[in-house]
Amino acid sequence: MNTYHDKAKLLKLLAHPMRLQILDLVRRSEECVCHLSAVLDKPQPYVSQQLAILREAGLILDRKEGTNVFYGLGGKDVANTLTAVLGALFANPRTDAALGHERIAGCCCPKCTAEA
Amino acid sequence: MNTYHDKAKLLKLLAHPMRLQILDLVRRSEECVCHLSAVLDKPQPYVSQQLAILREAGLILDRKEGTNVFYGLGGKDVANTLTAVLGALFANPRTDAALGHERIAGCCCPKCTAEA
DNA sequence: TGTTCATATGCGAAACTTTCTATATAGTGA
DNA sequence: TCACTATATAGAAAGTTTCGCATATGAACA
Repeated sequence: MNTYHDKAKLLKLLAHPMRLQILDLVRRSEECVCHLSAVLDKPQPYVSQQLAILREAGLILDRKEGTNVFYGLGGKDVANTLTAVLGALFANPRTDAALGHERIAGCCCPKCTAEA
Repeated sequence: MNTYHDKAKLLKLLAHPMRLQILDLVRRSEECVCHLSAVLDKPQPYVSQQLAILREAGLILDRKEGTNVFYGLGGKDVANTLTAVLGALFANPRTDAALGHERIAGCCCPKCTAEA
């Protein structure tokens, strides 16, 4: 359904700085929990909790790989919604944040510790 | 500034069924408080409160005309943001709600009582 | 000036959200 | 099997939002 109620519900999920940044990160490239925790500078349980909220709403998907769990966008429609919302919000295209995974010093996640 | 924090703040204003519907109504045509109260089927003080929230954020503008106050969108950028957000949300173009002012039986606002 | 009508404001209780800390689970390798 | 690491969940305190009701303001007009 396309009621205002449903749409407000979806917007509510996006109306949170950390969740917004998480979505903006995972739409660039799949990231594991410990990497997001390092980038956002927030305790891991906190990040897992926000991820659970987004996951239960279908906005992101989890993929287990060994002990790591990588999160990526939930689908094309989610990507489109995000483009519309973030695009409309970040009016000036952001040149500061490179597209794709950014290595974080001190992050022990597979992508950050992989050899160049 | 274009921080996630600021953007979440804006999204929070939109993440509310009544506010969303109010914005969708006033972007079609300027409406007075009593009309919105009738359309939304909510008490006038409640509607005024939501309007105050949107007004203080600059999303809508008020224009006094006698004892009535008409509300309209705050500007081009607000209209664009709304188009992006509502457009992205209401994927199927809504043919049910006509563009422009809709007369409400029992509403005593100038637009509803005007002669055809 | 007093009344009426349209709108705004103030305040408070309930419901919800945020975010912390502690703890649980589950995969991996010794 | 045990310990270790990555992630998930639970529960609770603090903060915020929602929405109802009572009341205030302010324009218009008799």
